[in-house]
Amino acid sequence: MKAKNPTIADVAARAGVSVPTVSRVLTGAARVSPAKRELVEQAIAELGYRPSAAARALVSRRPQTIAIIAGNTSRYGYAETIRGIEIAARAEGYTVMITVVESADEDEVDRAIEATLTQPLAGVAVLKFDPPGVAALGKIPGNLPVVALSGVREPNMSQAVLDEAAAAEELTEYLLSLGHETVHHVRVPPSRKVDGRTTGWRRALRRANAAVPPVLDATWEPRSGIAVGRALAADPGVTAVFCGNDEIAMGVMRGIAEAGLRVPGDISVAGFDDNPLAELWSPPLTTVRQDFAGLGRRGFQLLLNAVNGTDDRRHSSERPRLVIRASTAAPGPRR
Amino acid sequence: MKAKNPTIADVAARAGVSVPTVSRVLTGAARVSPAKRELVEQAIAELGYRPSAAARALVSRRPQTIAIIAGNTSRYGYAETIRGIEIAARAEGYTVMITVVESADEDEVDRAIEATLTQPLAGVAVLKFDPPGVAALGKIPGNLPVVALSGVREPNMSQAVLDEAAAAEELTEYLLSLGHETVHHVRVPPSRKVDGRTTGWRRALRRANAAVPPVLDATWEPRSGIAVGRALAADPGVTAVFCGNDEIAMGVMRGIAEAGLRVPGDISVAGFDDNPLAELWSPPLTTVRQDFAGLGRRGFQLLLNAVNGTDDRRHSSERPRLVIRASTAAPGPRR
DNA sequence: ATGAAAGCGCTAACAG
DNA sequence: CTGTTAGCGCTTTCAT
Repeated sequence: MKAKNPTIADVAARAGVSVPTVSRVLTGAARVSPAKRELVEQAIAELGYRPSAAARALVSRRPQTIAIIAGNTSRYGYAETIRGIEIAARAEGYTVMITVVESADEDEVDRAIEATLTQPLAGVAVLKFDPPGVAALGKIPGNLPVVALSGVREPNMSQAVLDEAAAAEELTEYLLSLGHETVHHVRVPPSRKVDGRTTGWRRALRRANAAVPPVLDATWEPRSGIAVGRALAADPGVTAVFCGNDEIAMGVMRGIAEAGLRVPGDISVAGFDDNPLAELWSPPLTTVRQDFAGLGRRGFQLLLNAVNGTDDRRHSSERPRLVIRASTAAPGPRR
Repeated sequence: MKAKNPTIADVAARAGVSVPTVSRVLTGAARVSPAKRELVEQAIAELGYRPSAAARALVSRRPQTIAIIAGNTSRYGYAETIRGIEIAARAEGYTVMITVVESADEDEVDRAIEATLTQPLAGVAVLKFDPPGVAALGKIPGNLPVVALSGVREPNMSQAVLDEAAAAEELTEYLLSLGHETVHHVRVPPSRKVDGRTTGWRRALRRANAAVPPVLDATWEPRSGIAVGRALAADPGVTAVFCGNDEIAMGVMRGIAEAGLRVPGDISVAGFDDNPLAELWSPPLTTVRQDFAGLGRRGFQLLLNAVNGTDDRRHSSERPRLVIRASTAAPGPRR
């Protein structure tokens, strides 16, 4: 029943060689005569032997596992980023471990980090998209390679970035160029005080000498946008809205529709991320395409650099791209 | 620079006790006098000591890590299921490792499984939603606890199920009860020959003596539904469409709209899953709510049972719930 | 090129 | 209750 896994000693016995010899053919660390190598490989195949990563990590101190710490695993941007990291890691022979930290509550963060760091890890990638991510980042000991992935650059750390501020600025400028006097902004829960999307929006308004309306807040729940959309529709000064992500934009559009107004006829709405459903929405959503999977890949590369010490590039930034569709237009006469 | 992590020996030395005593306070396996316990805890805190999971797993043979094997990590159902497993696992003190197997290609599956099984694992959860999942499941050695999570029940294995066939049947019956003569079906890539959603749909049609139209296929890409929607719109015999998931339903609706027809006026469309955006769509989408996170939780529980041998329930099935919204209605005169 | 010996950090078994 | 003694499965000296 218990069919114990064969060990390296079993392989050595079967092949009639010593344990270190088996280890040598396994790791390729030293040369082994073709004859013995052949014997060993055959024994491995016959036994279905598989080396124990635990024992390896214990002695060699070069673990082949990285951990991803994230506040969420299922929302679009998070899931895609994780996918990007995983693919890049797998290509390099690394295994990926995931730890979710749902709140920034100190106890929870500590518990999660503890459980994770207990593993033999080559490095850690932190999705710094939200407060839990920021909190987790602060708890990681300095002797472990770390990379942060996020929308806002911060110093003192390896970091892969999607320059959200620049993209938000471009989007806001585009809206202004359509003839809107100002642009309202609905924010998703920010990772901390500064939020790239909000920063870029404000920067564009300031530069254009447009009024800066108060920021509206939504949760991560798409439906939280509905009430916001209704409120916006009730304000005749609102002709263009920039939402923190596409899901919220969809909620806002529904709220606007429920209030009897039309998009983009009465109000233009733009999102952020380019969720795969954005192009299917009616009207198709103007948004900013974020290459989250690419962010993940770049992040892993940076982490690998830190792990190997091969390359000391510590930053990788990319600018998301504006995607203009039909949910935005020149302002019409409201109502 | 290298600030080596403290070991249990460092703690023992600092606390002035033996190594096993430290181990005892760590694991709680045996009683330790309050005085020594106190000393040990203090030493642990001062040193910032953290036990090595690798060493633990090596000797205790009770690993605290489970692996999830999945064909994808970012699509809605997958991501939510993974989230459910992760949350349940974390609550029980388990760490989660993720391996993605993108194709059912034998080499790729083997490589992925090898890399995963190399780790000290308490058990494995396989998302059997697609061919890679099915292939991976077949490769896992019999001595490791395994649970499969999926939409179709299969014997000989611990399994958590969402009874998609029953739900699809109910949905199809509902559509028929509205007065549609038959219901067309757009399938997402099936995990193998039998697909619960398709099975349930066919069952309902047969039972009602309705014609069973040929199945249409879409990919996982939401936009692949557009062409299908157009084709459907071109066929005057089509008055109701059941899509394999909500994203495809959204694509199909767009195709129908592009063809100049209306939903549900000309054609009723229903989805599957209850993606958070389904209720925001216009018109809001009739669908079936799948509790993927719950599936993940139940799956983990089953896995835990297998690992501990505490309980030998090996199956857990739940029936998804029909959610009626505005995208379905009685058939009108087409055109 | 290969084997013997040592030891990674930890827990289990056994004395006391 | 607590310390001593043995390994877990592997890689790394160090001889030969």
